[in-house]
Amino acid sequence: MKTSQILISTQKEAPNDAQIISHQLMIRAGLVSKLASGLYSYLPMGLRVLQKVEKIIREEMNKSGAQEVLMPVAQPAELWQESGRWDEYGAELLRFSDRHGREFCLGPTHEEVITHLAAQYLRSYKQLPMNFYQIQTKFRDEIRPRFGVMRSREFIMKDAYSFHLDANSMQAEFDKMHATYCAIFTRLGLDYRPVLADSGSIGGENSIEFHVLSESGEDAICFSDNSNYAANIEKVAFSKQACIDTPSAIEEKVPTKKKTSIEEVAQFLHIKEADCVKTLIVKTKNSFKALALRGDHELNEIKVQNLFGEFEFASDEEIKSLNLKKGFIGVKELTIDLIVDYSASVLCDFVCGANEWDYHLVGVNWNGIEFVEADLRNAVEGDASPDGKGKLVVRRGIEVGHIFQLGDKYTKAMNANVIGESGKAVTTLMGCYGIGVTRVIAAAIEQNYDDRGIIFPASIAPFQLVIVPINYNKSTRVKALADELYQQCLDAGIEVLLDDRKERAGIMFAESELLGVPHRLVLSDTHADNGNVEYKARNNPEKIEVRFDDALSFMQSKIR
RNA sequence: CGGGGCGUAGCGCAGUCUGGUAGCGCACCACACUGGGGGUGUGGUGGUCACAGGUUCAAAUCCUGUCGUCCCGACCA
Repeated sequence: MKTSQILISTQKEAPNDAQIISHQLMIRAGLVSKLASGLYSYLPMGLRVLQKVEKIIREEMNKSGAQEVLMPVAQPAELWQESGRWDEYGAELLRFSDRHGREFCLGPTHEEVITHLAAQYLRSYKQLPMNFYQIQTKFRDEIRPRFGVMRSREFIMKDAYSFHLDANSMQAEFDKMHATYCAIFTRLGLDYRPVLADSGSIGGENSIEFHVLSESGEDAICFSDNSNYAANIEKVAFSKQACIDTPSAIEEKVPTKKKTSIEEVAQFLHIKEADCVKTLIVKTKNSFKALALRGDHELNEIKVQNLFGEFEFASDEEIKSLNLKKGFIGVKELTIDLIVDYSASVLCDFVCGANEWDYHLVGVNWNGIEFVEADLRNAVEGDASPDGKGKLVVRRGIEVGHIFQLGDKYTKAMNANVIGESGKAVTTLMGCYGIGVTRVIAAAIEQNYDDRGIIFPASIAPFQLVIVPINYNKSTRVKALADELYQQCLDAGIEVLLDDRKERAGIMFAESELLGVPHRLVLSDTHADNGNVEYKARNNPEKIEVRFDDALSFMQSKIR
């Protein structure tokens, strides 16, 4: 293609609302255009990238034996009522009525529709297992869309759903999808990790997320430095530890005027935050609970939720009504249940609030205090790996894929049965497997850029090669060479972009680099004289001269 | 939904405090020069100052309300 035939709309400055690199670069390179909060148009250059990602996913899914289908975006409320999610899903589900007053929603996911299809068309165990997938637009009315296409309201997802007669078959497909996802993300050129995950509200036991490693990721993920263990931070489970130290101090009340945070108290008393215990008050469905953590640890809200169900932090007024002094709450003489994190319950001679304004207790020990122990905290760098091998390293990740074993959650509710070998109806089991297609693009950019712009992995770049002729419109010799080379590349099936505009060299260089085209050939009058062309790779500052006659085979060797 | 910020040309911003002709840079158009790293010059195009009320002789500027948008927290591919 020639640049004069495709919309190229680059900007030097990114809009103010683009906060992260991928968003800024996607706007600056003219890949996407914002229509409204969380809604983006894909411009021609961006669509090329999107279609390349889709192609790779489609090829690997097909290779795995999955079958492509396409389901509607608009879905009738009855299906969601049948599964129970019409009431459960909340405001993220965009609902609307048609002209007859019938209720619908825009599909945020498609378990209901596919299960309905399975109930209709899967009749016999002999048909199983089967895996259906689609690449399609989803709509989730996110509370806070952000980061461009990373968290948008309308986005494209590859979602797959498999149906099975038994758990072994479901597990086998899960493993197959695991391998397929690895193949996909490898082909996409991403540095990714599969990690253990909490399956959240979707349900099921076994769940693995695929994360692209990036500082801008919204999730924290933990790895062992000495084994294959990897998990989302919210999933890292700790068990009860053995006590190492023995109590030796005598408890004492010390004045800590206005030192309300752990950091201030630790500094003031010249002790480590890890030698303090902080006490948080939460409100569960029908009672208040005090949660005690080591000073340097953070509460894991998912773990709390798994213990007590929905909860929220107590308000200042509620804390006051419990006769507690915010900033100076301790673990002694509490009138509500006390739950102590495993790593706090093994502390000796620690510091905590005195339940009295401007006082803390030092040299506190647990004997005589009534409490239960639980796993309440997030992992931190340096924790022992739960598999017993090595220590945990914490990194940021962008979730680009997630695979689940749903079991019979939907198939039971929606009566997706087959006739089994025995002649009786059997509820099928279900797996589900998602990839955020549009998010993959943003993630790829987060991982591959420099101060000049995007450095696309070759597999998803909008073009493989750009030919930059200098003085194309003035030098007939340059034009002839450039046109010849361009035609050779086209004939050889290379996705080549010829910059035929009447622009200065600097602009052509800057734009192709911003766009992240992996390979570049430059032609000038000098080259017309010496029979060479100049080659440069986007990810390497080195420029090399190649014989014009060898240019095509040289490029073929680079691109294959 | 709670807390905070911002809405002036396609993008980045000044002007708002202290009311008095709507401005700058980039981009875009024309011409000339230039021609291997977003070049230079001259001349242009483009704005109901988010919207609606109010105060005033006069409102981008002051007041009230609404909407949009972004950031920080709880959900997710």
